[in-house]
Formats: sequence, structure tokens, C-alpha cells
Amino acid sequence: MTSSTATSSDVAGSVRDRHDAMHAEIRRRICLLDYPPGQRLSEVSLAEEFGTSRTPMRRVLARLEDEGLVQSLHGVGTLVTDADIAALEQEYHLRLELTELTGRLDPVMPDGAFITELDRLITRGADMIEAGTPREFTAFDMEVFQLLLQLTGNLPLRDVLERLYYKTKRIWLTAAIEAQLDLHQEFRIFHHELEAIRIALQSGDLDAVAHIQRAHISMSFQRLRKKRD
Amino acid sequence: MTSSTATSSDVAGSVRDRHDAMHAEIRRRICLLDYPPGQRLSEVSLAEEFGTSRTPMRRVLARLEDEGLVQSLHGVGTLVTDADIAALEQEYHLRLELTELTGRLDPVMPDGAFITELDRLITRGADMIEAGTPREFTAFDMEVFQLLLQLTGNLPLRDVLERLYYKTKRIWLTAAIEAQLDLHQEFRIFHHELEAIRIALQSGDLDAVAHIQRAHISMSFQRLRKKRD
DNA sequence: TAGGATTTGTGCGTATGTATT
DNA sequence: TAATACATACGCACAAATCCT
Repeated sequence: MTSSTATSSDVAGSVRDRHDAMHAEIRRRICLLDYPPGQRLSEVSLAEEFGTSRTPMRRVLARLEDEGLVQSLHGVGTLVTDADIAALEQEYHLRLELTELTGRLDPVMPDGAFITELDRLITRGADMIEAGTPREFTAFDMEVFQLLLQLTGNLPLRDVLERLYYKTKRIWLTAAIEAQLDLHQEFRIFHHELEAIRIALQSGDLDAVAHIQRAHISMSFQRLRKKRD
Repeated sequence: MTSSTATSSDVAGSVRDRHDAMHAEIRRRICLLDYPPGQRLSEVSLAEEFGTSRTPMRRVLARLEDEGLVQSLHGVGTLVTDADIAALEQEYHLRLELTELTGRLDPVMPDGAFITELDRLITRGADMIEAGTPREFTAFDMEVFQLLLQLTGNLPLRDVLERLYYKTKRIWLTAAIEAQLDLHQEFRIFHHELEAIRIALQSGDLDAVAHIQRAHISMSFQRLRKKRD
């Protein structure tokens, strides 16, 4: 109740919040290829940028390493992990199955705010079809992913799906650019997927939403593999 | 090729190995209830015991915190996380589905050494039915789990299943003891499950093995819930 | 081949927060 | 209520490892 108590709890919250914020921001940069695979990250530079010291930043990088997004090598540096096609294939297969599970495990019927947000994203996606860049596409994809994740109330499922998403999406984008995938077509297909999801939501069929997502993740990976051959 | 190169790579491996060893050991103690929920762990004590300083030990505890096994509170200590029934239920449901997936995602047909090891465990399990303690039961369960995990070649699936296993098993054991579950009966049922798995393996039916495991995980949780009422 | 520059890993003193007396 | 004890969080200095000249 005293001012010191209020301050201390605020600070305690801020400590954890700052950690999560730094983690989310660096993860975002990796996913958007601001830090492409192979990029060397500097503990001191990042610490200075976020206004802290090496110790808290090392904790963030350690978490990213446990998630498989970076790899720290003594005397070398902290490197953004590179594509591993075999691992990517396994991660994609697992993502397919877990995405389908979101329709069966603790499905959460969306409220009005959810629908409003989805409609806003669909509109934004339509505007992006013609003039969108790969980076904008990925940022948009991330927003949609985070929104649709709310359709399951199973927290550990959310966590796993989130880890898999960030681990696979950036490699998909890297490979898609290299394979010269038609990103405009990808935009159109994604937009069509979102409209299908909205229709399924209007029927209140969350299992259908999950299967639509599964189908599109599967097809997206198939298109990429076809291009690579 | 030089001696210095060989030494350096050995040392580099040892650093990572020591981290993994400390992590696995502490995780094991938590799962075996040597460190029960609510127990306060001391950074300095653990560091001294493992012959290192606080910094590497803090990295281990941070990883355990990210995995949800402990929680560090500034000014309080590092506490083994307590039972959260709602979370436990979600984790169990997810474990069910992921266990079934092991039969479909990159199934690995076991070799002779695997069968030999399974038979050894089945024999040990039979001896343990009459005289086994809860701690021995859990240690035995952990060994079986690690062995059966090899039946899928999908590495991210293994990782997720391993995390969920350690997060749920210790809480199950805590609750089972409190609810005065008949552990001898649990032994017998577990032994029967292992025999069923061996029969399925002789048929080379890994999907059946997965479904047998799923069924027993489900029934085990049902028995616990029934006792709690 | 050797040495210096750079990077991560480690150890420890201090700051900060909490609980108890 | 205040002070003391004790825990984690932080920052810095140094060790160890790698790479490049």
C-alpha cells in the first residue's frame, strides 16, 4: 500500500516485461529476416540498444538458443541458425497436426472484437496483394497467426505452435525468395484463406477453421517444394 | 588436426555437456519429488554441489524456468512450481494427442537392441510390482518413456513430448500420493501396458504402440480424477 | 606460425527486492 | 514500524576460445 510497495511491484513487473519485450523484438527481427540466417548478433550492441547490460541480454539470447533460433559459439559469436531442410520438414509436419488440434483442444468461440479485428486484417490483406513486399507479407502473416492462435484455450498448445511458427516461417521466407516463388500469388491465396476462415467462423465451426489452416500450411509447403525441384 | 584444435573442441563440447548434465539432473530430482513443489532451490548451493559458480547454474535454472518447472522470484528464491489443476488437464490432453502422433510422424522401426532393452525393462517392472516404492516407480517410468520416445524420428515432437512429460509426471505423482491411489495396481497396469506394447512391436505396428500408450495415459489420468472426487 | 583483436563464458561484488523479527 | 537477513538481478572485470592478419 505504501508508495515503496507500489514502486517495487511495478519494477518487478517491468523486469519480466522488459525480458519478454526484448525477446519478442529480437525474435521478430529474425522472423522478418532483418537478422537473416547466419547473421552474427553482438551481445554488447544489443545490450546498448535496449539500454541494459550484457547479463539480461545474455538471458534473452539463451532463451532464443533454447528455442533453436540462434546458436552461441564460444569465441565466435551468437549466430542466427541456418536452414536445415530435414528439420524444417519435420517441423512442418508437426505444425500441420498441431494446427488441426486447435479445433479440438479447448476451442474458444471468438467474440465480437475478434471478428472486427479479423475483418480489419482481411481488408488490409486485400490492399497488400498488389503492392506488398516480402517483409510486409511476413509481418501481416505474423499478425494473423497471433490472432488465430486465440481460437484455442489450450495454453501449452499455443506455446508449442508459437515456437514452431517462428522456427519455420523465416526459413520458408528465405527459401521462397531463393526459389523465386510468386509472392503475389501467395498473397492472393492467403487472402482467400482468410475469407474461408471468416465464413467458417460465421458458422461457429472452429474445427473447420483449423482444417482450413492445416490445408493451407500443407499446400504452402508443397508449392515451395515443387519450386525447389 | 593439431592437438590444440582437438583440445578446444573437446572443451567446447564439455561446456555444453556440463550444462545439459546439470539440467537433466535437476529436472530428474524435481520429477522424482526430491525437490517437491514449493521447494526453494539455492543458486549457490547447487553451484557448489556441481563444482561451478552461480553464473552457469543460473543459466540452467533459467532454462528450467522457461520449461515451467521452476519460478524465480526476485528477493524470494527459485521455487519448484506447484500443481495447477487447470494447466495439468490441458497438458494431459495435449500429451494424449502428441503420443498418438508418434505412431504417424516419422515412425522408427526398432532394432534388436531396442527390443532387448524393452524386455529387460519389462522384467524389471515385474520384479517391482510387489516391492516398488513411488520413487522407484517414477524412475522406472522415466526409463520406459525415454526408450519409447525413440520410436519416432520427429525431433521437435520428441522435444515437446519430453517437456510435457516432466511437467505432468511429477504433479501426477504428487496428486496420486495425496489421493492415496493404489500404487501396486498402477504397477500392475503399467506392466500389462508394456506387455501389450511388446506384442504390438512384434507385429511391427508402431501406430498400435502409440494408441496403446495414449489409452493408458488417458486411463491413468481418469483414475486419478476419480479418486480426487 | 604466431600474435593480436574480438567474442562468448565465468566469477564475484554490489544493487534491489522480499520476508521476518 | 523499522531493521536485519537473505535471495535473486545486475554490471563489470577477467578467462577462454576463435579468427584473421
